[in-house]
This record gives sequence, C-alpha cells and structure tokens, in this order.
Amino acid sequence: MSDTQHKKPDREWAQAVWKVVSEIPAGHVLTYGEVARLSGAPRYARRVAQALRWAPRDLELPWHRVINAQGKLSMPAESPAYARQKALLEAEGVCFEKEKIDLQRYGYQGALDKLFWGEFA
DNA sequence: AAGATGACTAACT
DNA sequence: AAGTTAGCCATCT
Repeated sequence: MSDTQHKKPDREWAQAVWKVVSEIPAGHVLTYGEVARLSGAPRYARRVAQALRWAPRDLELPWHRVINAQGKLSMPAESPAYARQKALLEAEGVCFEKEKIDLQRYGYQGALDKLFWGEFA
C-alpha cells in the first residue's frame, strides 16, 4: 500500500461527509457543494466526490442522492453507474426531466419548503 | 517536483 | 438553455 493511505489528514472530515450523505432522506437529493457545506467545508465539492468514491461498502451509503449543482448526474451518461444511480432515484420517486432533476422540488430548499408548507406542486 | 485529473461550481457568453 | 472560463484542492502521473 502507498503511504497516502496512511496519511489521511482529513479522514475525520470524510466521516462527516459520509454522515451527511447517510442522512439525506429518500426521495431527496443534495448537491456536492451542499454536502461540503453541511459537513463544514464550504469549498470542498470536489473532495466530496472523492470521499464518496472511497466510502466503505459496508456503510451502504445512499451515494445516489448526491448529484451536481445543475441537477444532473455527474457520470458519463452511457456508464453502468449512471443507469444504476438513475434507477435508484426513480425508485424513490425522483422524476427526471430531460436527464435533469428539479432541485427546487427534490433538493435542499425543496425539502425545507415541504417541511414548512407541505406538499404542493 | 510540476502538471494533469476529477462523481465540482459560480459566473459569464 | 447550452457552452466556456476560471477557481477550487487533494491525488495521481
């Protein structure tokens, strides 16, 4: 193993990321930037992606609920992973519109609005 | 050690 | 609305 495995200066932060992701309610999504912010590291959107990539399988993290700020899935559209993520989300009731997800509805703000105002749109 | 890379973003065009 | 540009920051070459 390389010594990079031994380093991990932000191992704790990675755990915070995993926790945030694990708490995303089914049927909702967060953007990488939001996960970064909620885990206490505002400009670490790209690191969130890495933290997820390295996440232990046994955490059974709902990684599919993390998408990019444009409401799209951040994988090659033809990759198996893309299809898998999309299927998981659709199974939770998340609708795609031209391969895009309505963040107003399923995103962070959408969840808060739903909390305060209940179901509408 | 320097440059390329990425499951990213915000700001422009 | 879709494409480009410029920041971002730990890893990987």
